[in-house]
Amino acid sequence: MSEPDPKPKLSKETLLPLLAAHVMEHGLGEASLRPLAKAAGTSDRMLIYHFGNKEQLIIDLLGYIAAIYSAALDAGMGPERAATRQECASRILAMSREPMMQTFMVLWWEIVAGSARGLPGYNDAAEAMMTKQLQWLEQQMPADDPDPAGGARYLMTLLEGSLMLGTVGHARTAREALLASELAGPSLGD
Amino acid sequence: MSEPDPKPKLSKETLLPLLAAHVMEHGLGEASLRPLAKAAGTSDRMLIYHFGNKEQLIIDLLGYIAAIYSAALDAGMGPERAATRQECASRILAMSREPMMQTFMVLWWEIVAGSARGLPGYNDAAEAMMTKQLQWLEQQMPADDPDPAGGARYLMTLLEGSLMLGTVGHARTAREALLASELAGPSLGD
DNA sequence: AACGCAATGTAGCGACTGCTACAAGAGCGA
DNA sequence: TCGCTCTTGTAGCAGTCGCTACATTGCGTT
Repeated sequence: MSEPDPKPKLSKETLLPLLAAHVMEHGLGEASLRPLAKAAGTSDRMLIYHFGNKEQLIIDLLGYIAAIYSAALDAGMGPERAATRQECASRILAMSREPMMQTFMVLWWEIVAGSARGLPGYNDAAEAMMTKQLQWLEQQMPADDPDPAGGARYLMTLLEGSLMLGTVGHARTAREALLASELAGPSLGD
Repeated sequence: MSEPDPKPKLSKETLLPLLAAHVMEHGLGEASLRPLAKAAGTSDRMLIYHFGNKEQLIIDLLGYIAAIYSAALDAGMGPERAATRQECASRILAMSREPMMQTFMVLWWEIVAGSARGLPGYNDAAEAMMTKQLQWLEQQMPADDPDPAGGARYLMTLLEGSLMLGTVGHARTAREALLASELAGPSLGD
């Protein structure tokens, strides 16, 4: 924990990472200007100055979060495809168990909720992240898979259902569902 | 739209339905005492009086919402079981397309988000609703199904993933995933 | 040096937040 | 009738919200 950068030339680009870090930890619902500003080492006054208003700030922030999510998927992409659909499922489940992804999942459901409510920016971000995840999954599918695109869609749907059930206290339900789908071996954690 | 009941003996029991109606329409995130009170025909003063504080009000409200969700599932239960897993999936998808369920889904994702964040009451409500839905699904499974419990878990996981993708703008992804799972016929809407 | 403009600090506005102090009415038992 | 408790209304408090008016700083251009 060092001092928050003395004078790093305030701008959207320098602010967004700090804002995103705060939102990852504290959530979008309780994100008000003054705490956000404090986390970024500025004042609410400057956030409004750089983003225009809070709505635009949230929109930009969601776009940024979608971008870093995409980059994280790219970084986490194994050099070679999975050998089987099971292995493919295992890979993404392994990723989702990492602490950073756990933190992200908490934020993710807020984005889904905002998207369902029609809040500006939320749906764009959610759709972009799901599109990216779908592409990622498709590239991870076995080379000899008869239908990589369809398999990726099926896999993603099942996994997203699993993740939701997991966060809601039905991890056992989700785990057994994956076992029944024959997409996961018996080595699944929760 | 008639006058909001002149003097209907204020109590938790009479308040909760009115509060729930307001929350169904406007969401949980923006639910503050004064608008809630207005929707129930009272004052914030009385909400605090009857529920103690806002946190307890939300907890009670979530419990009430879980109860009416459960009752709605019971009411929507066909008299006989489905003939096939496909039909079982079709039934629940048909239910989820009804306007009331659409409204409910928007609220549902807020509950999931709150549960992920650890807000008091949210996880209990979400878990209860998923448990109920699982029971409902299991009772709807074909009588000759080799594994009704496992099938219900699998079906629910896949359907919840579908619903999430649908609200996020990936209805096509979800639809094609269901087709690939051979759990749904070609007559699926979105 | 003088100007001009972008960036920033200070202070505050009006609206809203959850919640509370205080008092008054209503019904009820003694 | 007297008190007592339950319920309700009125008013307001301290805090936070998004946002803005105004002044100041600093730096590049002329």
